[in-house]
Amino acid sequence: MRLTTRGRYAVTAMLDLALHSEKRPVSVAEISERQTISLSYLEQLFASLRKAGLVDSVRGPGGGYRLVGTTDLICVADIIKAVNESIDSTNCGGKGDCQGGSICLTHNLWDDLGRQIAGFLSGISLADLVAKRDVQTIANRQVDQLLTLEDNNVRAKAC
Amino acid sequence: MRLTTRGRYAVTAMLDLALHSEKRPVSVAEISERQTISLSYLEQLFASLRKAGLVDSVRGPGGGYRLVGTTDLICVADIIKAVNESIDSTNCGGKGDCQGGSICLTHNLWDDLGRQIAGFLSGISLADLVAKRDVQTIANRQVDQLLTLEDNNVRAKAC
DNA sequence: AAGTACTTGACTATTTTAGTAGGGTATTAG
DNA sequence: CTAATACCCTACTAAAATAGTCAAGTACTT
Repeated sequence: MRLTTRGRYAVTAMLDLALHSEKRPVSVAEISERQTISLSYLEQLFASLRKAGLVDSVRGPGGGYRLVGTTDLICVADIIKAVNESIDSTNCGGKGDCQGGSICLTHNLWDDLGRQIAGFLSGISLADLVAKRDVQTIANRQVDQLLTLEDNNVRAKAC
Repeated sequence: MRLTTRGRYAVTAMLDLALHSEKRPVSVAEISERQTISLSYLEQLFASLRKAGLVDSVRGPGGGYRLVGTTDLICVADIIKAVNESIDSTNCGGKGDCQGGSICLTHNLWDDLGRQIAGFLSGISLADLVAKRDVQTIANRQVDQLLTLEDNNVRAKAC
């Protein structure tokens, strides 16, 4: 399988959404600040997430993205699949033509590994992550950091 | 984690070694032919495998590589670690400085995933793989293909 | 009406991967 | 002894993937 910052950022962004979208939709700019992820890069990821039907968007002032459905229905595997194509671990993409049209010596091993990972990531929902204490601690820290940052900016402008 | 052909080739080569090193050491050229992997590329992988102490080498005619220890003592995780650095899935390499010195929102998730994969791959030894029926079937096919190939070459030369 | 925020597509620098090339050096069969 | 065999090592390179930028839109709401 292919786990890059692309997939990691997507899960992080979705978790941010789950943590902050109680009342209003969350703008990409907010997520970009809180999670320190490039804004334009996030936009690309959300385009994929929207295509996959995991989020929907509200345009105009006060708009942003919202999760489709409740947090217990969206699992980590879905998010990674949405932006990363597949969790497959074989070289041949599961087709089994790894060695000149036939199966290679280790094909089934990688196939098993893929299933294992998929099973693990399918068993974890956004609700599970939100419920974790460390996630909440980190989320609070991120909000605090942002507030003091804005505070400093206001003071800087006042000078 | 980072699973590329590098790691896959290494496991395939080690399995080939396990299957064919009953009497003599196995040369890289043999493995290259049987598994259709570039010879020079294989040599690089074996340099890493040797450094990790998974194989030792016999030089000169009739030489080649041999496994160090029995097949039940070498697991897939060891082989991948030997050529691929780590099975870690976090972006920060497990250091926990993913977001400006602090931990990022999803760090622990990737950490858990890494442990999961490491556990799975540590539980599979070369002996386990050799014992599988499909592996033996594929190995036989590979030997047959090579024999008919050599046969054709001999005939071609005779013409 | 105007600003906010999403949408789209093209473009680029960097890194990693996979593989090549070409020179060695040690060993041993004959 | 010597020539063939097979390991050993370093540097290089083409291609792909990744991460991110830039710019010009369009839709919507206050």
